[in-house]
Amino acid sequence: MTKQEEIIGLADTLIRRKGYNAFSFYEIAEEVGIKTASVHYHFRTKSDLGVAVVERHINHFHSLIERLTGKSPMEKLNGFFSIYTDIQQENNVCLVGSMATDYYTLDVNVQQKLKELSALMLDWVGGFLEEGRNEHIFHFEGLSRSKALMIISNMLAIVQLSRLTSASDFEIIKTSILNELTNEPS
Amino acid sequence: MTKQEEIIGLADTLIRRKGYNAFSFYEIAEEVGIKTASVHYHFRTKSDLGVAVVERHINHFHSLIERLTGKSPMEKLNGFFSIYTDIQQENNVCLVGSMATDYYTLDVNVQQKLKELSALMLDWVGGFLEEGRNEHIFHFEGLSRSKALMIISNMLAIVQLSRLTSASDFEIIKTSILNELTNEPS
DNA sequence: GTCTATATTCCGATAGAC
DNA sequence: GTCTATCGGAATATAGAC
Repeated sequence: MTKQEEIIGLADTLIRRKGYNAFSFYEIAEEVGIKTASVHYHFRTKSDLGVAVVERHINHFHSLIERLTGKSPMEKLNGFFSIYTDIQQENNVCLVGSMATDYYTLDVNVQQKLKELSALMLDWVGGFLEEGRNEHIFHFEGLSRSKALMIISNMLAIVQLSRLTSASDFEIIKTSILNELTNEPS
Repeated sequence: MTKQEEIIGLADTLIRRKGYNAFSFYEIAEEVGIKTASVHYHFRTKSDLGVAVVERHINHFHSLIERLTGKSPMEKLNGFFSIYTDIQQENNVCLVGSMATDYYTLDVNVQQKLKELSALMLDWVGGFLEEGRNEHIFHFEGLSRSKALMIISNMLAIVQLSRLTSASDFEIIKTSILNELTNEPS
């Protein structure tokens, strides 16, 4: 792992733990074992680092999509769930949710990348939901994009909300989504 | 309206627009037409102001609950929706969502109040969902608290997510929730 | 690539006069 | 209640030596 990648990874975690405006170059520098000026060598501005963090998520998402291509809709759903299970176990929140909250304080380049990421998520989730419905594995009414919005919203929010209620609420949401999606209309 | 209330209202809007760590006493002072030192007279610390903002939401919520006591579950649901419709029209996010993101940077007093607010919301929404199910107006499986978690999650997240996608996605979510809740299992 | 040193700006907070 | 003045600290960012 290059030092650039290490910095991006640390920034990513900090943004999802404390929020974009609460993390500093100093925290990253300490963890990496260099000085803040050296962090600026790798990323000239905080916005540049922010863009890199979002791009990292876009790349990871593309990898996940590729890895699950050809798999069943249920496997894709579980792959999607696993993203948020990891987040929840660290008691962090989702990057999109964290940055959406700080949206109007972000540089336009970061805003743009963030829109790319959310569109990518929505397309992929909507896609495998539609697949699943065609194969009679999933059952839901309306547009697959609308159902994707519902499920993504549930995941995005529960990692935030469960900080205030209970970690176990995450499992409750996951199970509810799965039940509603797979229960045949009797 | 007292000056205290004005300051609380401005802080509230700023937290939901830019996030807790991105708003400053200076912005509030400018808007009120006083100096930052004077803001500190009304609220000794930023945490004190944060607590007051959350308490304001708790009070508003109690008012809403009281105003809708005795009304139908559908009217209560619409009352709940109206909170988020107002938020969405300002392109802001929900206080709980905003502060949950910044949770680990908050003073413990703010954290505590925030937990109160989320518990209050969950209890009330779960309550009228259960009412509606008993009256055969709403249809859903499982615990009413779980369904409340689902619906609150949808609302909390869509005001964040729609900043990145489209404002119209808010209506899509609202309609989807209503359809799922009122459609009889055929 | 990393360092020291520094420039700038901003923020929360307090003291004390009015 | 509000002001001026100020403290102390933290943050982003840059210049220039090594």
